[in-house]
Amino acid sequence: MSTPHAFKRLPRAVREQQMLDAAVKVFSRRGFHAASMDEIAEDAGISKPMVYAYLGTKEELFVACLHREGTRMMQAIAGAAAPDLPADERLWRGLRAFFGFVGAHRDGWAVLYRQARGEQPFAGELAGMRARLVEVVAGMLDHALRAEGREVGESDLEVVAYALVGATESLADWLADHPEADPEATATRMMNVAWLGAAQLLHGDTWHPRPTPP
Amino acid sequence: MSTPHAFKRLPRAVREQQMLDAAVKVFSRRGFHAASMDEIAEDAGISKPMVYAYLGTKEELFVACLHREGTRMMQAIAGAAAPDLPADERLWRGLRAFFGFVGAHRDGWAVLYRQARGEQPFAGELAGMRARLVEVVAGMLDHALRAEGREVGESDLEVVAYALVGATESLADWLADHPEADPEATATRMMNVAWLGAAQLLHGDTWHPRPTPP
DNA sequence: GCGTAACCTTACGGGCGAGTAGGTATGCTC
DNA sequence: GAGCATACCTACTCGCCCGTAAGGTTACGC
Repeated sequence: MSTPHAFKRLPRAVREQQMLDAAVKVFSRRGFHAASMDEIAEDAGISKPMVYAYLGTKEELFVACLHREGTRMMQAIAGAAAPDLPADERLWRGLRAFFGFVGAHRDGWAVLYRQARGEQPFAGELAGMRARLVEVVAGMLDHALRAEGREVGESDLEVVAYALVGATESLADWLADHPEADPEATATRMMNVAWLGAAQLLHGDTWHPRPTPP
Repeated sequence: MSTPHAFKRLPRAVREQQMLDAAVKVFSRRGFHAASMDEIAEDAGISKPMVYAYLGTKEELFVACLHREGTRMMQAIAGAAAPDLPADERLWRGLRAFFGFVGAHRDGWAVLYRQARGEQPFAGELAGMRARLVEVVAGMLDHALRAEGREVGESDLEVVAYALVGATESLADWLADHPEADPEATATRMMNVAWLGAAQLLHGDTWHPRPTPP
């Protein structure tokens, strides 16, 4: 025959990464259910049974994607925001790393943020990662607060941290859909909103509703 | 026969609402693909062909859910935030209405926010609603800015508005998972973050990164 | 050179669920 | 109380796609 197989044989570790790359790409575009294992295999340049042999069922494959992308993201953030820096600097570096990651791994982000959300088995997995992130942010706020001699209820802190994380994720999502946008600039904007808002809170300023007649 | 049919015959308009109720409930728990038309029909106390007769295919049914819940939400917000109020009061009433809606329609919110996000045909639909909301918030910010004699680039404004909407949605999502939480209190917290942060921005304060050696 | 193990394929089973065909009951109108 | 439209059902078809069985091919040790 002329061309028995144009494809080279590759070691397992390499193939696995190729498969995960393809899976992330397809899952991000189609979502978990609409994605077909055939399409993922084809996109990886391999046939379907190999995917099952290496990464297991569709669900396990999705979880593997979730883990890889989640770990990458967490490491990018943790590596940038050293714990011994002042609070604003720490926040800033964390944000920059985060937006940098999203800008560079747009479909990885889409899998994490858009696809894993609604589907029952994965939502919990994701919520865990999210919770760790919120915890870290809340810890930063708490640290800054104590340094100023103030103290805030734990649940209050958590909710504010939640809002900040949500705002950040939302901007990240916007970034993922706007390839022309600059991650660095987006991070700066987020930092403005977050830090100025937080600074006010740190000083004890509070907005409260004026009583209105129904 | 003893009990030929325990179910009453009902006019179309009523059944349609029951079906939509059931659909929202099932879609919110399972997601679009994992939800089965049989389950929706059963939950609505009706048989499958009726759903097809009244609301069309699965996709059309989902869009109908999206429209009903989206319209309800938008109306709740628009009805509360009259345009002739001062900016902070307007924002406050809008937020209160929004969190009230989410608290009262938790699974409607889940369909909008968690399920419609990733699936290709619906993401656009949702993005439109979102964009309208961002537009309104950006308009409010702009209005307040001009009143203080300041002016900000349109894209800057939009991004800040995006962050605020994202933070709000994120807190709403938190609320949807915490039945014990109080919508009103959550709205107040969000208002604190948003308004204090915004007030700083209005006064022209800006955070900017200090140059750091790599 | 020859076995063995890892890599890789084509080709199929089987289930689940979207959508439909065709028929039955109920109420409303005159 | 006949006619007709609308509400409603049981029971099916059919395609898609997950997951696998069984076999072919390349590298590598000895």
